[in-house]
Amino acid sequence: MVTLAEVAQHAGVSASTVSYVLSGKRSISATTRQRVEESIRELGYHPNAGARALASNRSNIIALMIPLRTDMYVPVMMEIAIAVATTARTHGYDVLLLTGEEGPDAVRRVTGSGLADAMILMDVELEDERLPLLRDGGVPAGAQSRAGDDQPSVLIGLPADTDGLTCVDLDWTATGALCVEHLAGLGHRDIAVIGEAPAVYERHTGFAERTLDGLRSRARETGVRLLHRPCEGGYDAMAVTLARIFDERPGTTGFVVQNESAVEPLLALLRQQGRAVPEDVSVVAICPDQVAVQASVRLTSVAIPAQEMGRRAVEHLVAKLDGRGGDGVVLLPPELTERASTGPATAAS
Amino acid sequence: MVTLAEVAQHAGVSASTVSYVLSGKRSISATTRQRVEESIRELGYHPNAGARALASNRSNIIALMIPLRTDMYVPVMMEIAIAVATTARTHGYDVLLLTGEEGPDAVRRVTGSGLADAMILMDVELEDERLPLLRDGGVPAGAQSRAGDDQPSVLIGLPADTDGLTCVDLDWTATGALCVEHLAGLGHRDIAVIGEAPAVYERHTGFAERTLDGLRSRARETGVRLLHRPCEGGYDAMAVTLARIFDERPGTTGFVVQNESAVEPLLALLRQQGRAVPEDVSVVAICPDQVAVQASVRLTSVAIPAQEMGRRAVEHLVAKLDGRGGDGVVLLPPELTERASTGPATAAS
DNA sequence: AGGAGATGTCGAAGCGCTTCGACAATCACT
DNA sequence: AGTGATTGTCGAAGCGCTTCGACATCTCCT
Repeated sequence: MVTLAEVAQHAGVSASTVSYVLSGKRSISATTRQRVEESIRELGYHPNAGARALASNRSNIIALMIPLRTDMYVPVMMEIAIAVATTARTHGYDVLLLTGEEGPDAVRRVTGSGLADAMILMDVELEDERLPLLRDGGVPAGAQSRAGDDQPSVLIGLPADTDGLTCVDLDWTATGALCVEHLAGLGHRDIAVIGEAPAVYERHTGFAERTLDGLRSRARETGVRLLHRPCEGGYDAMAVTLARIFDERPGTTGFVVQNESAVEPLLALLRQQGRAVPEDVSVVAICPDQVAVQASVRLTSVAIPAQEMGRRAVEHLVAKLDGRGGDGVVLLPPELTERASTGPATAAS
Repeated sequence: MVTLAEVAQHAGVSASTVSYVLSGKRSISATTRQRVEESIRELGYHPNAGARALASNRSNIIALMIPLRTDMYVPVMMEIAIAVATTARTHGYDVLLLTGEEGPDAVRRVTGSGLADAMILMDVELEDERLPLLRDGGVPAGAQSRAGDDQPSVLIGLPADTDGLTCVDLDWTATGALCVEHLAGLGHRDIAVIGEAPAVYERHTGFAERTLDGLRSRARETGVRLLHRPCEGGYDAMAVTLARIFDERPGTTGFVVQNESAVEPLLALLRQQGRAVPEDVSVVAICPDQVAVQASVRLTSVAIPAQEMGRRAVEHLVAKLDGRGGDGVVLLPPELTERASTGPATAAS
């Protein structure tokens, strides 16, 4: 193990000088800097993370809390996680992976031990039990908040009360509205929504409920009839749901699908029933572009910008850690890409 | 920030006593222990991770290196990652998430800085460039390996040369063999393999090549004809591949699918062509059970035991860190579950 | 030419913890 | 009663780094 002191000796300078070369916090003459850098390279020196964390009170680690459950769409989570990790690295941070399992205790543990400098939470519920620990930088109300002594956090997702929090999320309400708008614009009057699994709604996950709000309010505005049915993923569940939908609203010509694992089953079933997409029935999906493109019909879709969300979350967090920028909510505007699964409502349908 | 010293003062003991209560490395009288524990609770003390790492030369962090690319089946990665994280926690470790992006440098950085005590690598290639840094606990050949001073690692995946390495993987060769065996046993003489995307083979990812080996050698043994075609996921690619297969081998009645994103497209296409599953054509998939169950036909499949792999990897690593157990290769035996997608080959087909 | 201000370097303190050796106090035997 | 082992606690050193104030040098202005 090579230490700072050894580098200093090798370069013929003091330890503090080496430290300043590394951190750049004081000016160092070009010649000295070169000599030190040379020694670092020659000896293969790597600063000890623990010592650094102890002395500087900064670990350069961001904690990322991901949900344990797998009823959410996994590829999106993964994409966010990877975006977080790579973006963090570009800012000199590493990422600690926490699962939701420990719940609020994980927040306390990480905060208390100084293991991480900051936190990103995914899959936030509307009334999340972790939130009280995070508001206003994690400093309990009434405590003196010395600068740099708090634990900034960013949520990916939007709780009911965003006071004192920083959040990044897709604007799900607008997403819902956009889907209805698109179908309504094509003349569809009867739209069915294939929602997430019932468990997702029961948990009061913000995105699911907000999407529904958006769908409904725009449906009201455009005079469209909306039928919302939660649906577990998979073929069998989709078959049951679809049958019910056509029972209740035989005239349904538009579909909005939020549960990605229902997309392909839906298309297969429609085909099987002799309903052509998009001639007889139009389908809009809310899913990553990759899914939309790979499906058996190229899907008109609103993309879930997973990478963007991860990236933005980290950038906000880093800004906070650097003392720039405070709380606030970032809602990414949805974008609808028209592909081959939607078309004008026909009289025949 | 509550420190050890404050706890000691509050409990009326010395700092070292508190430390020993925490670590259990020396015996402490019951009364003292209680008093200390009481103080810890009362003050809400959390040991500082940096200080601990510095003093003990142990960070209690395991680094997990996941691939950046998304051409591998993502849910499997995610499941492994989550299993690693939760298992690690039960052993008192946290998990640091590294992406493949930095490559071998990440290994050096983490090893050199003492950020992590150990490492788990996923998506290992047959001749992975990170391997030289890991052999024999990460200690360069010739160096004196003091106990506890090295960086144990476990690979999830199997490189060509496993000397001085610890590996956990599904036995892909046996998996391939098992698939052919099952189909051959049902009387199928012409089997097509829908492989991973070409890029996966080009990268010399062990699992893809080994599966193929297993498939081929068992095909030879059972006198079955095998046609292997790599396939990007998605509907269009699958359509092209399938057409080619039936062109070249019109008598094909058995399919083995390794690329999960080709499963549903394959089923849809077969249906479309009027080939019934399992009456006309049998399909065996290599995929997580969840996928097999949710598909439009309940698939006979060999499961990918993602959780098991993650768990085993951590357990091996912890054993190494505790000085128990050394290197070695763990190959999990594949298990085939018969569902509704395979049946006897009929004369008609 | 002389002093004010930059500029570059150093020594030392200290971050919060672990761990080693020392030392009382207690206990179990002759 | 005296010895040796055992048990429980403490003080101090030190892990490798950052950072503050001090100091020596150099630069530039009047």
